[in-house]
Amino acid sequence: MTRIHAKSCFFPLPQVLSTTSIRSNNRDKHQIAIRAIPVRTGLYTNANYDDDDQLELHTDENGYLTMAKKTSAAMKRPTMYDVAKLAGVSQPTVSRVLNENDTAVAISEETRSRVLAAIEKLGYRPNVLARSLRTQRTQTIALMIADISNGFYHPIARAVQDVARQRDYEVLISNSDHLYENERHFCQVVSRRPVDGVIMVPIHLTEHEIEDYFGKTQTPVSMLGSHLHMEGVDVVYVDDERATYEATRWMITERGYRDFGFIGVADDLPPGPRRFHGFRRAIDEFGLSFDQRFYVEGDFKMEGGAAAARTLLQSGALPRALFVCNDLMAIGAILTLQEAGVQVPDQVAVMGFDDIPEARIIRPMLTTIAQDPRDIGLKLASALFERLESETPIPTRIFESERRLVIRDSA
Amino acid sequence: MTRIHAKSCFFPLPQVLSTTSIRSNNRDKHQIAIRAIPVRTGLYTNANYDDDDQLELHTDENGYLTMAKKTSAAMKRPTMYDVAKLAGVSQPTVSRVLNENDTAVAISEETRSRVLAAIEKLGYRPNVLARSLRTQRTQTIALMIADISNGFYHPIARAVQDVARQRDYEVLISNSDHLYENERHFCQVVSRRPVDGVIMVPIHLTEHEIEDYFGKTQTPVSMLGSHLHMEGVDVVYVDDERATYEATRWMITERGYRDFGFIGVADDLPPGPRRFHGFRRAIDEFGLSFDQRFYVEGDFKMEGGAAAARTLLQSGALPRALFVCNDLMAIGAILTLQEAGVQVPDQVAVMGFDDIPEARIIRPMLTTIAQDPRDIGLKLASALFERLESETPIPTRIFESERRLVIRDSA
DNA sequence: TGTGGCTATGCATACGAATACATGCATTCG
DNA sequence: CGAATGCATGTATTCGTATGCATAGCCACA
Repeated sequence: MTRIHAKSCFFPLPQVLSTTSIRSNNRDKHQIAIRAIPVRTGLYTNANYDDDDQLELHTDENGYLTMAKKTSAAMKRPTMYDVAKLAGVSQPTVSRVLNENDTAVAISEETRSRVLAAIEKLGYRPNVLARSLRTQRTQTIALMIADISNGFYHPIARAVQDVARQRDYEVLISNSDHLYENERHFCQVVSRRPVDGVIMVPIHLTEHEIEDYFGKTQTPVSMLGSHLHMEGVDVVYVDDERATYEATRWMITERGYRDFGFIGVADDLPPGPRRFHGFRRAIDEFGLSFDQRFYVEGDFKMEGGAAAARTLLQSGALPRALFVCNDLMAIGAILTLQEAGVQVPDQVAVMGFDDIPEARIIRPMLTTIAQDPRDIGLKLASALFERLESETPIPTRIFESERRLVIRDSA
Repeated sequence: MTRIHAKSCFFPLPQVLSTTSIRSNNRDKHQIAIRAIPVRTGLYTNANYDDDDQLELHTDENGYLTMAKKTSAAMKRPTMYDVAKLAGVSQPTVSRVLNENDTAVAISEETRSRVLAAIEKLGYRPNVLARSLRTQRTQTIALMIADISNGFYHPIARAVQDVARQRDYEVLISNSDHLYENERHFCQVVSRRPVDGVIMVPIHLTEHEIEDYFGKTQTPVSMLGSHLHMEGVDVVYVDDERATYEATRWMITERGYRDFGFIGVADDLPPGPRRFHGFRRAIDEFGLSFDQRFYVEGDFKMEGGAAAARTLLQSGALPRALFVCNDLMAIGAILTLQEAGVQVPDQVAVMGFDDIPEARIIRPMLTTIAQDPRDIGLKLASALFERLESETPIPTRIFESERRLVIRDSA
């Protein structure tokens, strides 16, 4: 979309031609159309013409161009300036009407109503970009979750949105799919596109990287996960080490299982090792032995759980009880075991972690450790907004969100 | 955060004091601190001072203030101007180095490398707000889905993000939860915060409203749903009327069911009535009667399906086969029926619509009509980007996405 | 040696809104 | 009745970037 100033289209008066416009081989029709008409030196119209504009050309009695008006202007969004013109006031006055909180500046009732009428008539909407550029605030927070397909994160997203909307903030949701590359991409995007705050579930990101991306710009951050501790970053965590410990204990003491397997995840997915540690602690405490063959890794997804179960099946032997470090994998594992004719929980008991909606769909219903994702989301968002709204620096805070064992039928 | 220009803090020379600053009862320490030092008329520093800035004040031999320097400046993000200063070039030159595509403007290798080094050293990142304000493009598209908890939408979101990332666009995801209010809110947000394009799954929005929000600004839009037809708006649809028709036919001819129930949704949720229509067409075509008692409404969610099933159970009689207009409700219904001791499919057969992942978790596995949400997402995004990138207007296009009957165990 | 062209860069401005500062007028106060 | 004050508004500037236009230096050509 070439833009041409009317003045640069003038032909017979070289002094108003820029070198650029002489040299350009820009030969579009409007330039030619305007060229046919002489223009007085100094005539300058503020308008820009796009390639597909229809121009209406006015000339004076001597044949000089006096006005070139767009007849087919692609309707541009009205600005405060348009509103101001229509209301017969200045642009800042419009701004003041809109931002009543402007330090005690009064606007007369009459002006206010005229401005509001003009806004209404033009359908004016403030341009958030311009406002943000000026105020250095975007009224936007960014949320990065680890897996949009995992029902665990939905209530978190909802809760964050609820809190944000209440404060008139928008939420930019992003989904990392547990991939380091996506996490980094998120940080990059967010550090270029200023947001006022960040909530995230970092899996692979290191403290150093997070500091790198957000420390410099002082962007408030709150995160889910107990593996990171950073100055000035609020953390919400669930004590999953203890949760798996207690759940494993329960399986041992209440259900009498002694022969365990574990479906975990790679070491670079922090909650996995932590949960395994709690599991292992209980096993060791009871002096049970743990057969390394029964430790298999998945990827937090249903298919990963299914693959892990296939691995176990192929190994020939099965543990009596299987602790799976999240529900999605637990479900994948159960379905695979059942397909292979293995009875759950009679032959293999399965314990999950999260309590996502699907845990109540599968038969047998999944015994699992329930987290409270809505609570997590609310805590994350509240902490962030406290930071956003606080005048004074707030010391790092750590919030624990509760979890509890939900006993159903699978273990 | 009060900002004070150094010049307005001058005390002994009234002529440089603004009326505002004389009158204001702003008595913060920095104003006072600077006031103690005389300033020559005309001295003006470009810097703004925040309340918590530490100032380093320099005076000349006569005791006049010559310089006020921030010592504790909260590190601001560097701008092109900072880069330019460091590299010893002008700001536009930096801009040109960054945007190599700038119409054939050449930059010498030496300058380029100096600029790049400065960028590296300062950790400069372009400010997307400023860029967008200038270019009128945001490199962002907005996506509104109807229910983040419904697995049907996840592949759509992923596909849209995949396409967008490939073109270096960001995606703003929003979730309407099927609520009209949220849909309108989305439109308002998006029409204030300019995005380059919009993809949405409008449920309640009317063509008139959509035209109102996006028509004026010429924002390219593509939508999922066959109930809307708008000039210049691409639509992807699944022929769900026909899909339910065929599936119902199949239940009649292949399974021999004659006595049907239907769990639908309120008339203002368009896909519902459409699906009911296809269902009804098959029923009528085979001359079967349809007992109105067996038509119950839900809300597209699992709990809605459960509630609908409870209504049916309470009514005393049950149909032999139940067509549920989406999987989430179908699953809710099956679980409720099973809880009540009803055998699925032996007493009541259940057919769903969508084929979400949960359809394979529930037992019996859900017989359903599979849509291809990834395909839908790809089509939506491709259509949008074609429009975004096209120089010339593109006529309205309508894409059909395939669906197919997936026969499992529930019907 | 002047003219024109090219290369590499600088200068000025615009995007839309918020805000520091200025001002005209009416009011108040001594 | 003049000076200070407050109200309602206008003017100028700013945010960070992209870009239209200008220009300095060089080279080629006549």
